[in-house]
Amino acid sequence: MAFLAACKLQEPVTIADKLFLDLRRAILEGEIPAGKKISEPELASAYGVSRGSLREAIGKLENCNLVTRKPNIGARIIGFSTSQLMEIYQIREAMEGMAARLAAEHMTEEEVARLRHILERHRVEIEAKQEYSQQDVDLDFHFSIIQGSKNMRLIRMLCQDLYDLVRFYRFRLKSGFNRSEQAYHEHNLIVSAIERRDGEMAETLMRHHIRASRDYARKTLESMPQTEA
Amino acid sequence: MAFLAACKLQEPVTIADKLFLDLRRAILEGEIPAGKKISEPELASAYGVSRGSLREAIGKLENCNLVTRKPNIGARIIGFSTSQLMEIYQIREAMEGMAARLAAEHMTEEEVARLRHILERHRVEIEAKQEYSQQDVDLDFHFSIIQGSKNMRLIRMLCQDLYDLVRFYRFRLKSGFNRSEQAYHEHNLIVSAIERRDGEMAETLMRHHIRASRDYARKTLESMPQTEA
DNA sequence: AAACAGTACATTGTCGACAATTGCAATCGG
DNA sequence: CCGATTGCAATTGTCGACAATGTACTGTTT
Repeated sequence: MAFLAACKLQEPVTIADKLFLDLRRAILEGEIPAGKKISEPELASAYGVSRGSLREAIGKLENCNLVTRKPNIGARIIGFSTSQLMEIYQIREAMEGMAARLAAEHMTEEEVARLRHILERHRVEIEAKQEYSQQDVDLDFHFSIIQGSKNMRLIRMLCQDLYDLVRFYRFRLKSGFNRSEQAYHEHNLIVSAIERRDGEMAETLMRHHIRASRDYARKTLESMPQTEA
Repeated sequence: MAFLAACKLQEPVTIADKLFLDLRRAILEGEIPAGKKISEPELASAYGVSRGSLREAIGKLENCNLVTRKPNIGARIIGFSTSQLMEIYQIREAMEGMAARLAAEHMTEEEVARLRHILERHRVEIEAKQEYSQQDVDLDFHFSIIQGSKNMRLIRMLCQDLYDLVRFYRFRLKSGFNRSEQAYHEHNLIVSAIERRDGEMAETLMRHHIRASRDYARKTLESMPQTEA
């Protein structure tokens, strides 16, 4: 997944950083269940590090919005709720819409070509019905456009803060969403707009795309109500 | 300033939290100059706390985007540059536009009335030519709309992460921006749209307003080029 | 004189121990 | 039998000391 490599630019040099990446992966991939309370002594001994380093790592996880802390009480992994997911979609609609507009203005020709290539990969894997890879390709697609905006702060806010949450939810709802053909079609329109350097259209199409994803997710979640808080 | 009170809901109970708020205020109000490197032993003894607590506070400052850290090298206060400011305006355009749309849909009648009252305060202080209060009122205005969106994550991202930066820049460029009358007019249109519950129009107007502020800031900064990195 | 190497200093990262606060449980009183 | 209160255990917050890394200075070499 080329997705993650470019996100965190610096490789972890300090113990707390390595621990942070380990824990983040563990949370995103569900090894640590959602909503679980973090016991500092327990985790510290489990990973063989000091409590101080662990606390520093937890602080970084808090920035990624993957854990919440209350003073004198402790830290716990975030839970997932439908309303939270809808909130995230709304924010993505606004920010990725802007990202698409900026990408249409600022992407280099080579970057646009790479984007078109990602889309091609998407089509191939739809025909082969590779469901997991489709999700990775989807992330790569959105990630490439975000990077194409060239707005460093927008990139950081989306890739570091928000997309960890997206992956968190996506993992726990995986294979429930079978909207790939429709998504591919919408992606195709977006890339075309970017190729024409039509920022206004790219933003409109991206917002439409994310809103459609949100509506689909809401309908899917309502039809299978085994969501625990 | 009612602005800050509602932002950080919990009062600081732990030492690191108090230290964090102290340092944040010191940075935002320019007591600590922009770009300055933070010496952990120095600051720790200056505030009479341990280095551990200070490091925790610095971690929180990093989340607010007010300091940047490099491993084994240290932390420094962020610098300010025109391009960074333009990036922030772009993000605000997207997110606050969405906030205005949601506010038009979700604000209670009482909240709308309060918003109209803030606008009235704005008008009074323009006529009295109270320049500082105008900036506070402006923050209150935008903050109220953001809160009116009822999207908790959007509120957190804007009020905690982005608006610290806004205040950081605003303090250092204060009284250079004399756009109050125009801003008041635009604010007025936005409130009217919200009162009519016209989300689409509220978003359009808010985006226009922020874009106009950005253009004005850019022009002002270009005409007085004493911006040090 | 400029550049490199080595050493000494300062700063950051890491750790284990102590203090303060919270949550639970058992006991006491109604 | 139920509720409140007090005491205990566990967890978090805080601190000072040690180790590792980066930095500046000096002395030597080309």
